[in-house]
Amino acid sequence: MTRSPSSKPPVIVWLRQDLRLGDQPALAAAVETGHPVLPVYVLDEGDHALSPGGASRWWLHHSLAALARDLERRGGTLVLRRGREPGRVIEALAREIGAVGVHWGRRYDAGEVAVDKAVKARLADAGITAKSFNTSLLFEPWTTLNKSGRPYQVFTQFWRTCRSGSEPSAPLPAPARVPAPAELPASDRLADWALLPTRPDWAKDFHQVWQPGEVGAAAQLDRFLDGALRGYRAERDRPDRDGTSRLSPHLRFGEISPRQTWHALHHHLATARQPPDADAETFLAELAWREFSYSLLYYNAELARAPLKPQFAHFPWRPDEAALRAWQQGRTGYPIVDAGMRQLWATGWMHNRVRMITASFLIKHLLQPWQAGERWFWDTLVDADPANNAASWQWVAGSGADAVPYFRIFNPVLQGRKFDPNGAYVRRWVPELAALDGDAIHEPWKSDHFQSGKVGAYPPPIIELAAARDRALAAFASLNGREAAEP
DNA sequence: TGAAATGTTGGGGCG
DNA sequence: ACGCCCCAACATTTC
Repeated sequence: MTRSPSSKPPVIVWLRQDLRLGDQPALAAAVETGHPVLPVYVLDEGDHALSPGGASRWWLHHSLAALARDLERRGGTLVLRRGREPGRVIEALAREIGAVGVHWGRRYDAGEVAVDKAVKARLADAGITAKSFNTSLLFEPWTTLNKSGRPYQVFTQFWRTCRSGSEPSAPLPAPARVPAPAELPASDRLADWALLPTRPDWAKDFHQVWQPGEVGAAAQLDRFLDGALRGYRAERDRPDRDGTSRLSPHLRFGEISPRQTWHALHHHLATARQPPDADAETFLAELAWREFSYSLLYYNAELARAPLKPQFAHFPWRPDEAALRAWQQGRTGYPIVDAGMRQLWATGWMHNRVRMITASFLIKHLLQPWQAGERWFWDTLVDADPANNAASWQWVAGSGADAVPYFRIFNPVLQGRKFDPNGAYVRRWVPELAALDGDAIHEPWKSDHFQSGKVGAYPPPIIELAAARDRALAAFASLNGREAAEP
């Protein structure tokens, strides 16, 4: 085996949302060619809706740092470039180094699909072969259509069809070596991208919770399979416990593939001589919701902006900057809501049950447009995903596919009692209320401590629940009949 | 992957 | 002993 740098022209692997070496078809195919391989990440400096939010930029920094280290161990080098049009940057780089080909993992937002298509065409004109791969999904959107050839609007039907097809193929191993070209092109320094917050450093505690990168992702998957998987179906709804997989940011950045996750789960069950049970099925369904969201994104270019149900264009929202800010800052006076919003700010993540409660509260009790919540989550979640985030907000609003019925309004007091029965979750994130116990913690305004000011500066409820519920029902009822009336 | 309003039932207190 | 009423507890309907 020769280890001397090859003088053959290189293949560029353009990494975007698949920052890993294992089960990376674009990379594996590049190594397979026998040419040197140049992995490249291009920071998108364009000003558009999919620019990563603050929390995602924190994650991206550490994920890229980890990827660069992992590549170096295999003889490879990650090249960093930036520009307002990443596709153009790749084209220029390909010409600069005389690349024979460019590989990338496919994306599914309509704008991104168009960009990739144009890049492929221009590269072809320049005599460079561009190849795209599925690096992110179990089932690509065009493979799961109903009998009339249209995308599913109902999750259970979508999922049934996915499962009736062939199983996802086995994940690819990481290449033992990623042979670098003899001459490396110039690269930006990651630190110069200023992806990390400085003043104030709101991400200072993120490292206590997260280990971005492929190694951290694999470790988290193992921890989940050995731990929270058992009992997942019930425990995943308990924000006071560690009952979820916490894989979402790793999947978001492609540090682990859904295919690796799928197969690791089945391998785990087989090793334990255990048939897939309700816990495993529930977890697989969560992976499937991600697939469903990507299908919705692919077929609905405006998923993050416009309601899928057109009558929602007439919804009587009551935009209110003060209400939105109180929600963002975790100062609504409803403990489970405020705990969630503060967990989000402190860790870049929020428990899924609490995401539903906080989103329902913003949309239904405060009548703020769901897009405002979508944007806040986009900026603050380390797992902010173009498909999941948009689809989930529309799901809660009732304007999306397979959405909740308009009358399903979470009562934050009852949800708190049911899913945080001892108040441990609230106590952790809303320390002002730590002195209150059990049931009282979810209705602090009724407590003597509250009346006497012992709970510090915790605010009174921003809105009265019963009145807000009636107002929401009236607002949603005003849409009835709209659909038929649409031209 | 709701909650509230309304309806039904049955045990027990009490005259 | 009997019927009336109250009201949990549970079920059903409605939003």
